[in-house]
Amino acid sequence: MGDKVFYVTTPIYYPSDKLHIGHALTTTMADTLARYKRLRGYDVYFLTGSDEHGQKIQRKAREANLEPIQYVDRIVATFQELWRRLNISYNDFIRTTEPRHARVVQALLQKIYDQGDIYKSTYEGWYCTPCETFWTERQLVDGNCPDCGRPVELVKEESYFFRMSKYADRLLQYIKDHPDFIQPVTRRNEMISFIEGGLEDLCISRTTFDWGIPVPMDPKHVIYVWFDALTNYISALGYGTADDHLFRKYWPAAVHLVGKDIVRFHTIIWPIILMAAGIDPPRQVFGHGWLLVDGGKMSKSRGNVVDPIILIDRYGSDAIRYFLLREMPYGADGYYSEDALINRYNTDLANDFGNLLSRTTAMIEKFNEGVIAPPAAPEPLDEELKNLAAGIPDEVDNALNHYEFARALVAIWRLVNRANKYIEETAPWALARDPGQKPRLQTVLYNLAEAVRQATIMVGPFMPGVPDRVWDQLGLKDVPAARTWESLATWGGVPAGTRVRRGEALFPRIDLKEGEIPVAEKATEPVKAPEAAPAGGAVAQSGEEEITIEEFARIKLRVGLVLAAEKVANADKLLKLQVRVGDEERTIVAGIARHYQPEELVGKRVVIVANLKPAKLRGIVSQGMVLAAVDDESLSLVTTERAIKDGAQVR
RNA sequence: GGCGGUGUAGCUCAGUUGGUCAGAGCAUGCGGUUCAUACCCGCAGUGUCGUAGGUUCGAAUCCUACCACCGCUACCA
Repeated sequence: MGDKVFYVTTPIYYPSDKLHIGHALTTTMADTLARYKRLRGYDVYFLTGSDEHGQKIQRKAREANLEPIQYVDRIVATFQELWRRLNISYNDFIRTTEPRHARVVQALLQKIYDQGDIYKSTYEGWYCTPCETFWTERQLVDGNCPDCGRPVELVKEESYFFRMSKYADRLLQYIKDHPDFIQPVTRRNEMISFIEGGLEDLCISRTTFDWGIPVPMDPKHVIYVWFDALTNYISALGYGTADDHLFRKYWPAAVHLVGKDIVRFHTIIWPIILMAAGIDPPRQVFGHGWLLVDGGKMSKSRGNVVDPIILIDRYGSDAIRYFLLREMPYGADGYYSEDALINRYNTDLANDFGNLLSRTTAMIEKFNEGVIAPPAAPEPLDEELKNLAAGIPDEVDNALNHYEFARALVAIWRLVNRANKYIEETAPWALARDPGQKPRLQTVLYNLAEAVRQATIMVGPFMPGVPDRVWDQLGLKDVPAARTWESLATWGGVPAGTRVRRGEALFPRIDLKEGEIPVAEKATEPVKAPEAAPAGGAVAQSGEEEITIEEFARIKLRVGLVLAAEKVANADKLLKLQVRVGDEERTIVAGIARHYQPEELVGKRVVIVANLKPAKLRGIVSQGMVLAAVDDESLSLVTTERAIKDGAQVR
């Protein structure tokens, strides 16, 4: 294991719109890790990028009257601008439209195809173009995309499939053998149970659009999203090319940082692609929670998108980074609000940290002509401060190695707060009145400068704009030895005789004046419930919503005669029925196997919903639904009280 | 339906193997201080630790049931 290399990635973002603060979260986490590891002497490679193919981009470009590449060029430029503003220190920015990426994707696919793990078949599914996602019948909400609520299209086409199922057992074993592979553990457990439920082969090509990388052996197909996108993590390293030194040096990745919504793709699809290609999987995948706004996930359709550029303009990138990293609980969702941001800013950054620097430099200037004098023999209070400081670096290290950014910051702030308290306890202004206390005064001032120095070093990876401003004021700009992580090991990194120069406030307090509460791009229209609230949303006495007779009439109920019934293979609860409804015969799948034997059903008249949209259950298309009364433990089919011809309406 | 998680002060959350575990930060109130960015320091609270049982000498911490919310997932048509 190359212990001193560290390869960290963010997902590659989709350039159909501007990025929001949620994207900034992942990238800021990755940047903080990258900076931290560099500080610790690691050879770090930090990759981010953009995932630029797909039907949605193609459409958006057409709407904008642009070629797709022109369209994404523009948006990707805004990505890069955001990362510049956020001080993101990536080593490379991969774009899936680059030839260097396409080559690798095609070669990888060809290789897997040649060994027989990719085959041609047909795909059918409901597709939401804006979300670039396929849904099963069941997942749809009122026939619309469950994510964005927009209509979906039924897509059926010839496609290439990746034989993922073949590798399910191996992957499961790998996950079980590597408990740290998926973090946090709750995601790991979810993935295990997902795999144990059986993996289906993955559709990896499309013919309905052409904005993508062509399938090498069948160019009328274009490689579909995940195979294309995930491969960025190795295409950026030149995998399989003449110059693959980066790949050999940095792969496997130390960690892929992702949002919890795409953990599955990174821990199932991606490792299997790699397995099939004979490449090691990444060492770790960490899925962080979402930054929720107004209690919900941020999304354009909800109208609660927060634009990070506006926030950076207003508060500075360090403050935004601090908020993101401090406010997210480990592995869980965090909440964004501008109030919370300002509160965090004022209390932690302005009052605690910024003010500590300010009072420290002010006192050194006022009480000691701006010079940091060497300390005299320490007193118990000094030892207390030192001892506390001595334990912080390890805590920070440990927290960061587990992606516990908030915990790391809390640890650093213990030092900041202890230093503020130290000032009260030692009361330098009192010492200054007594010339005989000069050595003591100088010692106290020295210790303060040292505490600020140490905190600043540790804070650097989180807020990269801070150290230089502090070094400037503390007079350590030209003392590199006083700025290393290693220097934290000993108390006394500030050279005696250093001259401070008090400057502007690091984080000026934000005073909220009445009516001046700034709000980032907010929901202009409330999140509307798109259901056509019938009849004013009247509610019947039973507490159930009332509908009109016209609405009820839309449901066609008919009598059906059961001709045959059999159990569905691999299903405990399902029976497959052949039902005659007038002059047509239908196949209906019913979840009644626990309550009825197939034989006893034949000849029964049942009531079915005749105009229900067909759905596929366990591979069988069910053309309708059999009505049954149910309570907690029993189930009874609804039948007709007298014999009546099948096909008869029920109303 | 299955599996998993969460439910602790007004808010956001810590609480290892059951016995100073009833806590932190923010917000609130009072006091102190003046070097500092109306800051900082100290003190003070308020809590049926979701509900109801159980195990135990003793449970926020273990067990059972239930309620609420959340995540993943499915054979509920």
